[in-house]
Amino acid sequence: METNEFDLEAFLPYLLNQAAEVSSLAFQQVYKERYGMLRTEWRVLFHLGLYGRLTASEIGTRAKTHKTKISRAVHRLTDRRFVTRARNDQDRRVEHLTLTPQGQAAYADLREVARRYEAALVADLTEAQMSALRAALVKLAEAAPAPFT
Amino acid sequence: METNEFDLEAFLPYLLNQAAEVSSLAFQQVYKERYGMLRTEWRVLFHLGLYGRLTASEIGTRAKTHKTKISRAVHRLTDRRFVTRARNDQDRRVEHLTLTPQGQAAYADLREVARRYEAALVADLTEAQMSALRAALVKLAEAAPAPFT
DNA sequence: TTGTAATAGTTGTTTTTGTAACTAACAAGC
DNA sequence: GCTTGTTAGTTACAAAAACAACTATTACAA
Repeated sequence: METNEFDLEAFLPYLLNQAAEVSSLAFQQVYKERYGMLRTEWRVLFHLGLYGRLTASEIGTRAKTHKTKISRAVHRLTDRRFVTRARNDQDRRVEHLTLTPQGQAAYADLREVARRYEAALVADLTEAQMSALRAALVKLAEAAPAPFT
Repeated sequence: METNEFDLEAFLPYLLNQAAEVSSLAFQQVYKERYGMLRTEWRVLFHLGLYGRLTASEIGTRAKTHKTKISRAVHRLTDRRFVTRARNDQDRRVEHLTLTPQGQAAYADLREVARRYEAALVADLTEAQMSALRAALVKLAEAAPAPFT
């Protein structure tokens, strides 16, 4: 069956998805079990932890995530007192989001877990492989998806 | 806010997910619009195209996909006459799946699209970067997720 | 000032997924 | 033979995601 066909098992989007799924799994379990968070909630949390104060749409832009996903994540995070919202008086459409002390604590905790997790993940990659990998991923993530026919 | 904290924007699972999503998008559109397929259906199709005849669980193992997802994808593919099922007489629990001529045609078409798509995707990566990337992804995808505390 | 468009965010509905429980067929030990 | 366990695959129900339509507010131009 396999002549010298194009090798779909090495197809980049496929490999990327596999690697992404496998390498997210164990960490996902941590924020799920420890704080009952979903992926988007963790992303909102870490963006707020990193940047301090953002609006929902700023997070959406940075994390390339749709606004409805962000909206619902923020809802759950405020319900659980990880995040507080504050209306902007200059522009009352806008809400500024910040972490509560509890949110800060969760962020600090998960950041450390992430640090250790990543170290374990890349344990059998060389330094050179790692930096090549990162560079390539950044490039791929930023490239506008090629138009097609 | 950012001292010399661990940089979560460069967190490997995050980068992998972003790269995977962005780099799947345009191709996804092709199999969706052209054949009404979802991602798992496309994966089943390409595994059958590549290996000729497989059972649902063989595909599940190779593609690291849960059997319910495979089951539903196979259903839709048979409904649309891309795939046929045949019971194994030695073990009647098992069903062998193969592509219909229509499935073969879709496979051949999409494989060519994939080939060109990937070429466009990696256009600004060097050969060395590409092979390093592939190697790293394979390693990550195969590594059992590290246990955690 | 008022009408049109744009932006921030939410809500409702439909698809898809995840999880668990299920049926059917086989295997192996007693 | 029968019980117990395992494997292949399906189905049912709950959780999450995608998509579209919506409110509220602001911008801006006729």
